[in-house]
This record gives sequence, C-alpha cells and structure tokens, in this order.
Amino acid sequence: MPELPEIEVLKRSLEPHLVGDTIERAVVRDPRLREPVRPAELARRVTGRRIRALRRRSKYLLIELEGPGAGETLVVHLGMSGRLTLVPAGEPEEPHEHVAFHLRSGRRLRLRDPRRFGMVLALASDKLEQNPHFSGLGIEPLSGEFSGAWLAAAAAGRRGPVKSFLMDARVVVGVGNIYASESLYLAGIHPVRSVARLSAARWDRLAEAVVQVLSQAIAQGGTTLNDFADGEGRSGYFQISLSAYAREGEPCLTCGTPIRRIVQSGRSTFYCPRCQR
DNA sequence: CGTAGACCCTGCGCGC
DNA sequence: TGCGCGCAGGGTCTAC
Repeated sequence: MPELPEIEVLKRSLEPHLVGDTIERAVVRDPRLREPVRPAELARRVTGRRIRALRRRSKYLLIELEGPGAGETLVVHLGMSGRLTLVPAGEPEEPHEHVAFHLRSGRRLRLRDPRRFGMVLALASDKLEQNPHFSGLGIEPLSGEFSGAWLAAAAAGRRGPVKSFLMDARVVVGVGNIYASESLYLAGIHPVRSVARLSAARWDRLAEAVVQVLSQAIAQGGTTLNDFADGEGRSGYFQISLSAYAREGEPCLTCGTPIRRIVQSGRSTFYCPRCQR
C-alpha cells in the first residue's frame, strides 16, 4: 500500500487531530504482525502519555510522546496492506484489527493489516537511531542533501539495475515499487540499466525526477490503487497521474509505444521501451 | 562484499 | 457458481 508519499499524507492528516491528545490505553487484539507486538511493553511505554509531535522517517510513521527524559516514540509501519485510521469511540471492530489506541478525547487510533507485514512498537526516543530498523537507513529524498551527485557517489563501486538501486532503502528511503517506475519514466532511464553506466547528467535527472514524482504524489493525497486511505479514510488520487505503473499495454503518454511490464527482483517494473534508455 | 531470490501473509480479480 | 492461479504499495534473511 504505502510508500513515502502515502505515509507523509497519513502523517499530515493525523497531525492536527493527534498532537495534544493523550493515549489512555493500548489494546492489542492480534499481536501477529511482521514483528509480534509486545502488549506489555507497548502499554508500559505509551499509556498516559501526551502526543507531542508526528514525524516520518522512510516509510515509518513516528508518533512522539512526552515523558520523563527524552520521551517515547510510537513506531508504526503499514507494510503492504496496513491502514491506520482515527475513528470515534464505539466504532465496531473491523476484521484484521491488530491494535487500537484509546485517546483521552474519546477517539481511537486503530491499525488494520490483513497481510500482517506491518509493525507497531514503542522505543525510547533517544534510542531510535540505534534500532536495527533505523540504523541502516539511507537519505531522505525530500531533504536538501539529496541530489544526483549524492546518488552517483552512493552508486560508486556498485552493480545491478538502477531500479533495484533506487528501491534500496540503505541508499535512499521511501521509493517503493510504484514511484521507482514513475521516477525512471520521468527521467527517461531504462530500469534495467546498470548503475555503473549512468552519466552524471542522468543521475541529476533521476534525482530531480524522484523529487518531482514524490512531491506531486504528496500534493495529490498519495496513490490509492486498492485501499490506501489517510488517517480519516480519504483516498488519494495520484493514481490518475501514473504514467507507467500498472499501464502495461497502454500507450506511452509521450510517444504512444505500448508500456512494457517486466519482473525485476520479483517485482513488476513498468516502462516505455522507446522513451527510456 | 554485493546482489538475487525466497519468504512472510491475506485478498482480489481473472480465466476456465 | 466455484476453483485455482497470479498478483499486490514492504522488508528481511539466506545462498551464491
């Protein structure tokens, strides 16, 4: 479901409602997620704490809680099928509901995740960077330091197709399967091309394309192919703007050549065989 | 060391 | 209608 833009949209939609509210109870209905939820530890770290701020790192939503010391951070990852929504108290439980946070305002923040690739855990805020999920993460593509030169430097001595490189979170975070195809299409770069064979100018174009695609997707509320929704259940509409992803056989918007689908590292890649070299 | 593939899950749409 | 198959936005581990 979610790549960087979807998590950013989720964060922005929840922020005004959550900041200032207090978590009164963490209810774990089904601990079976990618990493089993630890109910006792979760409750201990979040119960009674006021929500100070929301942040995003990579595809993780970070809910920062006040507390003694540096405070605690509630970490939520949506995996492929996770949905985090704010609902009124008394809303009936839905299938695949794993965790619900009861808030002082009476609302509930609940996580549903049919495929169970998601994650919920709480960490001491000052230990976040040392956590294995975060310690190896690469650069944020919407940060000022991200550039073609940065990508080129990260690619030095590496091999393999540029699409896999772009989706490697140790290099740059947040670019998943949809936005990798879209960025390469916009940059006019063939997804199979080796990172060892990209000029500096093309690295620049790629970095610009990534920034443009992600920014536009955020502005349009994310991509809803099946089930993405923000914290209040609203769908995104960037799917209307997709140029390559999920358009196999349909004409390229630039040259009319049918969009092609191939499989790289077990994931679908969509590209225009004429415009992308 | 880096890269490719398998794997973790459920649900949906499609063709037969 | 019902069934089997392929496919799905992610991350991690293993084998080469």
